[in-house]
Amino acid sequence: MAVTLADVAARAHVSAATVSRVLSGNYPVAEETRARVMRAVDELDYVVNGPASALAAATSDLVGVLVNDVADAFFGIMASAVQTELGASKLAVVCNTGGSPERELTYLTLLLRQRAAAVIITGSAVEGEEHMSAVAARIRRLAANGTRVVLCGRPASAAPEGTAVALEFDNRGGGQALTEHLIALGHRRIGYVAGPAERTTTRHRLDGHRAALAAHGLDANAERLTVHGLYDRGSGHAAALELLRREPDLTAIVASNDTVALGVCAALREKGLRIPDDVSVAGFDDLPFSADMQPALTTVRLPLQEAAGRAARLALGRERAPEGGVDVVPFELQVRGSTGAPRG
Amino acid sequence: MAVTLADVAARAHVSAATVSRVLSGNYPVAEETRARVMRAVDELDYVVNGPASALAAATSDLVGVLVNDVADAFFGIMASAVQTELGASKLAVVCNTGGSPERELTYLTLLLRQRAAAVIITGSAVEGEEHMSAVAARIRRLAANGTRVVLCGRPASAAPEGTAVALEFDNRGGGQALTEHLIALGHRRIGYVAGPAERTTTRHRLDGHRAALAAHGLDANAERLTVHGLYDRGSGHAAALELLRREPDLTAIVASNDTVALGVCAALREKGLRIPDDVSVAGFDDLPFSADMQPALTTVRLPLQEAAGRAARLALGRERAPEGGVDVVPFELQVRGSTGAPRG
DNA sequence: TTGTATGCGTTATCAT
DNA sequence: ATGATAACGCATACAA
Repeated sequence: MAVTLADVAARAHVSAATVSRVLSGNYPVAEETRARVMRAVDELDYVVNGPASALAAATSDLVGVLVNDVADAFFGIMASAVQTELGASKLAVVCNTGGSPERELTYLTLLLRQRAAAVIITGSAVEGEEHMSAVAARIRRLAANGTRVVLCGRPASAAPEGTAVALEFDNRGGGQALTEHLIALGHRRIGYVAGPAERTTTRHRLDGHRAALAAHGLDANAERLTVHGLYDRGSGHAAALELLRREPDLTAIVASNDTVALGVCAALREKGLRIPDDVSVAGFDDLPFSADMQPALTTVRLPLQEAAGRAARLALGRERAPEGGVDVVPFELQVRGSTGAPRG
Repeated sequence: MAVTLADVAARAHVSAATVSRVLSGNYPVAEETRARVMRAVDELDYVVNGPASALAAATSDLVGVLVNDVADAFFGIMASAVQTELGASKLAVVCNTGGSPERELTYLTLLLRQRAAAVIITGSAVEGEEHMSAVAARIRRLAANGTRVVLCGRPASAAPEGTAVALEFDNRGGGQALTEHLIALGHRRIGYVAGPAERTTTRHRLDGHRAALAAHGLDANAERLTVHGLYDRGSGHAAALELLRREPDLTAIVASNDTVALGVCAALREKGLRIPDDVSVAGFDDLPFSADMQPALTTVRLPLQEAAGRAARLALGRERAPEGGVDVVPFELQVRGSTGAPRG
């Protein structure tokens, strides 16, 4: 990498400062001069030195995006939306944390080191005093450093007051609506496949489920009819079998998300049970594949793409933050073929 | 961002150079001194300035990953594998190109500007003289700059000789094996839903299909039984309808990838056709959802995760490049329920 | 509108 | 083993 600002300046017979001004475009430069500079840039095929520029300006054009795993559609869709919104002005640094607070800290530090322009943290938080405060401390540090921090799908409480903007998902509301739907269909023995115990998303969705049950006096067996597992297909499969063991007369199973529901459906089919004739199944998120399942999956739609796109705009400062720095993204119940009235 | 190397140095009563040596760890430092420095680093909660470091050392710890779209499982899986392999030593900059050469160029330039340590380009290339040479030129520039370039799923011919390492997918072989499988089952009227016409992946898969047909003297109607479209569900849906219109007696449809196959299946079901009783369907890639389809999809498995992981290791220089800089990743035919003997 | 000069925080070279 | 000190390439305050 040889050609620098100085080379371009020499070729255009101007000072390096002028070239810098032309390229950043945020300073008046005579049209004729600008043209000469641009020509020199073209002729030399000059490309700015990002690190040097970042050092001098004390800001970079990197935006960190923390996700559990980009290969998971839930996060992949958000990462994609962020990337699209950033366009060619900023680069998205995608970090797979696997949901681990330690790795979140590691990446947050790495992004701090890069002087990232912004950081978007997606997905639920792990509920643990030490973890939460450690992550909060890093967020405070980032914010103090001028890095915009946006939470997408994580409670605002995960960041110190005033250090971040949060777009929360209404997991509780969605969970409640879903179970209300099943109860309205006539279901009374409803199994629940929850996610990992210590995560906010898990708790909120479960809370909503329980609230619906309680509202109809159906919460007596709630504990027994709840099985925890990971947010993946395998866990859904195993949990469904466990639920059927505990309660063979189950008429419905609510999964903590669509991927888990996929495993639940597979397990039911293996057991020779028909959906929804024998057992109704519901998921959460409304990922693309859910509508293509046979039968199509009843679920709670979260506008992941829209929310992430907005998170990106907030991160870029292109959109004003909501009142109080928090906004709740609405959900939408998607009733499809996987749920129906219980047999009998 | 206040605390710098100098601050740490002052606190540890050493020079900045020593602190730098301790932190990079690639230079002998007295144990006692190292301890003192580390303590100062801890006490001040010092974090290196990435841009400054990159400027001075002329290298960054950024690795660019070009994908069509991270939200697409095919690419999401690869991006995830790369990210995982990079660990905490490097950051993955994920760029959605949408398959557009222009955007590839844009991102390549951005990565050049960042002095990225490496760039991994995934997915097929657009076959067009201007585009190809423009991208090749950027790759040459990156390579000349010390950036390692690795192609994953793109022909080695997309980069100038010696500038990149390539892990190619055996799209032709896979396509051929798939159609051979259908022919062996007894199918004679096989429709093909191809991807966008000008892409290498599209052409290679189609070539394989045609080769199998030709080997059995079935290529007379090949042209008429081929419909091109995008690599998405909607295109598969539309293409299936079009194929049925052209040839109502079709007994099998091969889709250019699993996502397209999903659309094909949906269209067939809407037409009241059973899979595989009335029409067999096959896909390509073996994405996670394929095994969960009803019936499960016969497809060609590509080891996306493994290939991408290896691409990352090559990008980091942790693995030796294959002979000639090119290696072909093997495929594996996955025969499942969506294909069977034709009716009658 | 343009040029000059200085600083940004590290790394690496050269002494010691 | 450690310390000065000169790059690294750009941005910006200040001058002109």
